[in-house]
Amino acid sequence: MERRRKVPNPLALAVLAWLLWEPMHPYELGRRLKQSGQDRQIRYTRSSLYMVIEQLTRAGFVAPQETVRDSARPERTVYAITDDGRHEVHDWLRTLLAQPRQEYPHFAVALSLLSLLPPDEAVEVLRRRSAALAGRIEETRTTVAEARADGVAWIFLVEEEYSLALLEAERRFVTDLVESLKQPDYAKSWQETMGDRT
Amino acid sequence: MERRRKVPNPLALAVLAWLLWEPMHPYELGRRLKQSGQDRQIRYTRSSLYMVIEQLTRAGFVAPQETVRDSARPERTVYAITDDGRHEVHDWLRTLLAQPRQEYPHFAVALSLLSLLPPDEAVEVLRRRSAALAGRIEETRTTVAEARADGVAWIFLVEEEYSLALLEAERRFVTDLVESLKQPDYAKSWQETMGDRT
DNA sequence: CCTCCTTTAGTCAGTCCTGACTATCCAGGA
DNA sequence: TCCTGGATAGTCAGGACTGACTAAAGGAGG
Repeated sequence: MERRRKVPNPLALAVLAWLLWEPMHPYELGRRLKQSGQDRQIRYTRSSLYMVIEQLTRAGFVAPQETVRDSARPERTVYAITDDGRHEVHDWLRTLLAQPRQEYPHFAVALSLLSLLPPDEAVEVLRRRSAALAGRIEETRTTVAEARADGVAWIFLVEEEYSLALLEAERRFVTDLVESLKQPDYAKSWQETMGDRT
Repeated sequence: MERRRKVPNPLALAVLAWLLWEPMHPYELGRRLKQSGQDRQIRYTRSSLYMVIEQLTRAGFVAPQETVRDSARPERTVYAITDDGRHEVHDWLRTLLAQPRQEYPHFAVALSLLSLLPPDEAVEVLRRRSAALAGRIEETRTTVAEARADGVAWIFLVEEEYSLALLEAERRFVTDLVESLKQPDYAKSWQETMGDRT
C-alpha cells in the first residue's frame, strides 16, 4: 500500500528542500538547517548529515556537482538536486502532511508504567514535568514573538505553533493527571494491589 | 549532567518492567507487550526484542536463568531481572516522567516546509489529515471505552488518554491552520513570493 | 493422510547511525 | 610572539536496527 522511501530519514527531506533552492556542500546545509531553526524539528548530527547525503546520492535524488578547494581549506563537494529528487520532495511532503503517522513519544511508555511508582512519588515527578513544560512553553512563545518582531511571516512559524499546541495540551493533561493521582482512593487502591513489592 | 542510559531503547524499559513481575523468555515478552497494548506506545520488531535483551544482558540488567526445551520446541532462554535492573527501571521511569524530552514528530518537519506547496494543495492535504485524525480519535475512544467496560482501572489507560489529548490538540491545530491557509491574502502573497518555480 | 496456513521461536546479513576523532585557519588575549 | 578557543570541513570504527529468512509443530480442510 504505502511504498517505503528510499531514504526514510526526515533529515533527507530538509536537505532536498534546501537543494531545491540552490546547490550546496554538506557543511553549508548544516549551517542553513541550524540558522533556520529546523534543527528544532529534526534530530541529526553532522555525521548523519554526510551519511544522508551519501544515501541520497545512491538513491539518485542528488548528484555531486563539483569539488572546490579554495584557500587551502578542506575540499568541499557541492551537491545538486535531480529531477527524481524534486519529485521526491513533493511526493514525500504531501504524504507527511496528509497521513498522520503513529508517533512513539517516550513519555507515553513511561505513562503506561506509571502504576509502578507509589502515588506520592508519581505526583512529585509529574509536578516537576509540569514546571519544565511551562518553561518550554515560555521559550517557544518568546522564539515566535521575536521572529514575528523581525518580520518573519506566520507561514514560516507554523511548526513552532504546532509544538506550542502540543506542549500546551500535554501540560493540561499532566495537570489533570496530578489531580487524579492525589485522590485518596487512588493511594488506597495502589496500596492494596501493589503493597507486595520491594 | 544527564548520564546516558546503557540501553537507551525504550523497549528495554518495558522489558525490564515485565521482568519485574516474573522471569520470562523473549517470545513470551513479545506476547505480553502485544496483549497489554504496549506495542502502541513502543516501536519494535521481534528481532529488536532479541537485540535489546542481549544488550540488557551485557549491561547486567538481566541475566539468563535457564534454557528450557519442552516437547521438541526450539529451546527458549528464560531471563530474570537483576538488582541493577530493578534500580534502572525505577530511575529511568522517574527521569522519563519528570523531564520532557524534545520529540521530533515527522509532521513538524513537513509543516516547516509547508510554504513549498501551493495554497490550495496545502488545504487539500491538510483536510485529508484532519479526517484521518478524526478516525484515530474515534478508534482510541473506542479502545478506552471497551477496556473500561472490561473493568480495567483508569491508571492502566493513562497512556491512551495521553494519545487522545495529543490527537485532539493536533486536530484543532490543523483545523485552524486550514482556515488560515484559505484566506485570500495567503494565496496572494504565496503567488508573489513563490511564483518563480517549476 | 496429505497439504497448507498459522503460531511458536529465533537467527542473520547488511544497512544505518552515533560518538569520537582529525586537521586547518583565524581572532584575540597574555 | 605564542597559545587557546572556536569555526570550518570531513572521516571512521563499531554498535544498533530492520527486513528477510529458517524451522518445527499444530490444526483445518479436503
